Parts: sequence; structure tokens; C-alpha cells
Amino acid sequence: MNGQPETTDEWIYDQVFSAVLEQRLIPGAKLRESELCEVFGVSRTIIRRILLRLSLDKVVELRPNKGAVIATPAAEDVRQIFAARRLLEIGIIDEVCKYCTAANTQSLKDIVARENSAIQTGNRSGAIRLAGEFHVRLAGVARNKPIQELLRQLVAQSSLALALYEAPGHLLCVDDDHIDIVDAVAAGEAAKCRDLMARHLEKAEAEMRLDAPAENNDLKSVFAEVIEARATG
Amino acid sequence: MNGQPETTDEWIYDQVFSAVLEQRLIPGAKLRESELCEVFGVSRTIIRRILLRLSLDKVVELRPNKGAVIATPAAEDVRQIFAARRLLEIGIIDEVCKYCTAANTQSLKDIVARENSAIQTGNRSGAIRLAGEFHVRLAGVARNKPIQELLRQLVAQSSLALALYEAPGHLLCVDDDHIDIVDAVAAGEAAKCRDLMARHLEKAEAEMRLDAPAENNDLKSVFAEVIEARATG
DNA sequence: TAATATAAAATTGGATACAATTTGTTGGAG
DNA sequence: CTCCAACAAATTGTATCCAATTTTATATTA
Repeated sequence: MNGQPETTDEWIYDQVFSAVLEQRLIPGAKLRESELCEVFGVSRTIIRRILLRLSLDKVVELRPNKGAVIATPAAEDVRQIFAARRLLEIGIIDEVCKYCTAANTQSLKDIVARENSAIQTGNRSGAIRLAGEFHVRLAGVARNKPIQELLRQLVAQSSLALALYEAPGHLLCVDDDHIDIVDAVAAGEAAKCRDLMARHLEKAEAEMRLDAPAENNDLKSVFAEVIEARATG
Repeated sequence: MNGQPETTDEWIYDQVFSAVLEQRLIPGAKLRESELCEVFGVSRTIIRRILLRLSLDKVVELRPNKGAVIATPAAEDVRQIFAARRLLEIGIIDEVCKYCTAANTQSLKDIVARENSAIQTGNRSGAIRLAGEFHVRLAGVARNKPIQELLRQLVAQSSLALALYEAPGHLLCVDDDHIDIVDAVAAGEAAKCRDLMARHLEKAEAEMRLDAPAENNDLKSVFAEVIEARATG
């Protein structure tokens, strides 16, 4: 899209951010500075700067004196993330419809096509990434940088939420939500589009089990059953 | 409000951020690293980290090899800032009304009282700061961290916008917008509150001259008239 | 005198060195 | 053999050092 040569900083940042979007880095994963230095061939100065940026995106958690880990949003955080997404993504639809060009429509359709192709070939990482890209690019049409930037962060956080709370046995399956949304935008049907987007986001949140606390990191709850069984058995 | 001891980082960050909110630092002001080091008694490592954070808030601009300056949002940026604020601040009003406690109401009224007192004593810095704090605290009632955080940034950027584009001869004068909003919230009148907020934000944006480019930092335009007068005179 | 070239100073960018803290291991007492 | 303490290794936090770039000052020439 943009042929401007990335800076080293930007490149490394994108690599880590993408790994989160594609769930190649999952919540709790430790990010050792020296390892990142080796991987990317830069000094700790650079790596620490990038970790700070990622922590402000709420994608990485910086624990003082204990290093960086991929963030593990709590259930309440996830509710707020999706509440915010509903507010933003529904709220900008008038502008999206207003400013959407034929080129925008085509670009969005391309993303959806690649997304469905990824699903059908079992490419889960690619599918998740493209689903996220769809939402961010759609928001980009609305010409509001602050909102697009926040949505970019929220989409990445949603990826972490999905990794943590997705209901088990939930298989990737093609659905027409995204393509329906593009069609509604292209037709300028803002009201219909808002409705589609609202349902789509509610569906996405409903795929998660936020009621069951399921803090995977809380070892006590993870092993509560076996410990109990052993004590009584 | 919260008695937790701030880290040095947080403290310095808040000092600079506050200076922007109070327009003691105005767009274009140079932030020399060595100066900040002396002022706050820390090494450049710390200062550079804080400047990075402020640049991600779009409050500081980091120009490669040329140092940091307070950001000067363009007219289009300001439109987007206020469009985003309308979306957020109107969009969360249902939640604000839903979750607003008596303590919240009192706290908000206190802020408005202090704001009006600042206006009447001619304390411009304090007034601007408290006006901003009102909006951020009101948003805080809605219990959505991502949205409150974005609004916090947008309020700071609004302060820069005001410094750049405020129509000349615009005096500080007490108006009842804020107190009316609090009353509507306390009464649970969400629809009325949305209307009040919409008008309030439109008024704020209208106080600026975004049509006239007016980049104050462009010396050529600042002195264009006198130069022209001298040339022809 | 005005303009330009050159040199000096100041400032930023990045890597390294050192201090502080945490984590892991070994040895000994009970 | 288990538990605890002391020590060692690894990791993070901060300050400092050096290189690269920009800005300022000086000198030279037309």
C-alpha cells in the first residue's frame, strides 16, 4: 500500500505486533530483552523502546524488574474492549459510507477474499490477522486518525482476548458478515450497516466465555480440582 | 484521589503533560533533552522514555535528529480530534448516567466550582486545566478504560488546538454548560445530556478559526503584513 | 557589506558498562 | 530426605560514553 521504507524501529514493532495478531505470541509469553536483541540484531536500547510502545498499546505488560510478557486482559477488560469497539465501529459508519470510494470497496473485498481463502486452507493465523485488518481498514475509510489508532490497538487486544477466552471446540468457519458489511457500505445503507456491525461484534464477543473467570495464569484455580481430589482421595 | 506514591517516571510525565494542559508549554516549544535532565535531575535515558510516551499521545512531536517539540496539530487534525470527542463523549453518556454515583456527582460539581472560581480570579491556566479534567473525569464514570484513555489524550490535544486557533479577543467567561451537564447526568436524563454535550463540543470547536490556516510558527506569515507595509511604504 | 564556505559547538541516536533486583543452584543442618 | 540458607547466574534499570547529525559561530572572498 505505502512504499515508504520502514525504519528499523517500525519494522521490529510490526513484527512483534503481527505475531500477536496472528496468535504466534500468546498471553503470558515472556519477552526477554536479550533474546529479542539477538533475533533482530539490535541493542537493548531499541528493544526497550519497542516494548514500551507495545505496553502503551496494552499488548505487552511491563512488570518492574521482572520483564515483559504478552498481556493477559481480564474478563472485565475484554468487556470494555468490545464495548469500546461497538462504540467506535458503529459510530463511524456514517463517515465510512460517506467517504468510501470504489477503490476502498475493492480493497476491502480483497481482504475478505483472502480471509475466506485462509479459513478454507486451515490457515488460522492468516485468517485471524485478515479479520483484524478488515476492521482497521474499514475504520480507515472514516478519515479519523485518533479513532483508527485506538481501534488498531483494540483489535490486537481482541486477538489476545480470543486466545484466552474462546469457547473450546470453536472451529474457524466462513461466514458472510464481513462481505455483507462491505456490500452495505458500498450501497450507502448506513442504517443496515450499523445493524450488521452491531450483530457481528456481539457475535464475536459471545464466542468467548467471559463468565467463567478462567484466568489461565492463576495456578491455584487451574489446579484446584486435582488438589481437591488428592486431598479427599 | 489515589494516595499511591508515583514513580519518578510518572511524576515527570505528569509535570510535562500538565504544563501542556495549562498552556504553559505551547505548540512549537522546544524540549531539549539536557534541559529536562537538569530540571528533573535524571539522566537522558529517563527523559527520552518520557518524550516517547508524550509523542505517542500526540502531544509532543519527535523529529529525527532534530529533537522534540510540543506538537502543532494541523486544522484537519483538530477537526478529527473534535469529531472523535463528539463520538466518544456523546456515545458514553448512557453508561455515565447508568453508573454515576452521588460521590461522582459531587466530585464533578467540585471541579466545576473550582473551574468557575479560576475563571473569576483570572486564572486562565487553572481554568483550562479544570475544564479538561471535567471531561476526563466525566468519562471515567462510564467505566471504560480504553475510551477514557483516548479522551485524556484528545483533551490535551484540544488544549494545543485552542492555543493555536482560538479566535482572538476570546475572553474567559463563566458559562453553565458543565454544571448543566452534571445536573442532567444526576437526573438520569441521558437524551438531554447528549444534546447538551453535543452543543457544548460544537461551541468549543466553533470558538476556533480552523478555516484560516494560521500556523503561528511560520514566521513568514506572522510578519507578512509588516514586511509588506514596509516594502510598499 | 553580503554571501558563502569552513570550522566549532551543541544536540541527538545508539551501544555499552555498571548497579540493582530477581531467579536458579548448591551445600548443609535438622 | 526435606527444608532452608547462602551463593551464583541471569535479567532488568540507569547512567555514561562515543558516533552521527544539526546548529551556531567564524572567517574568507567577491
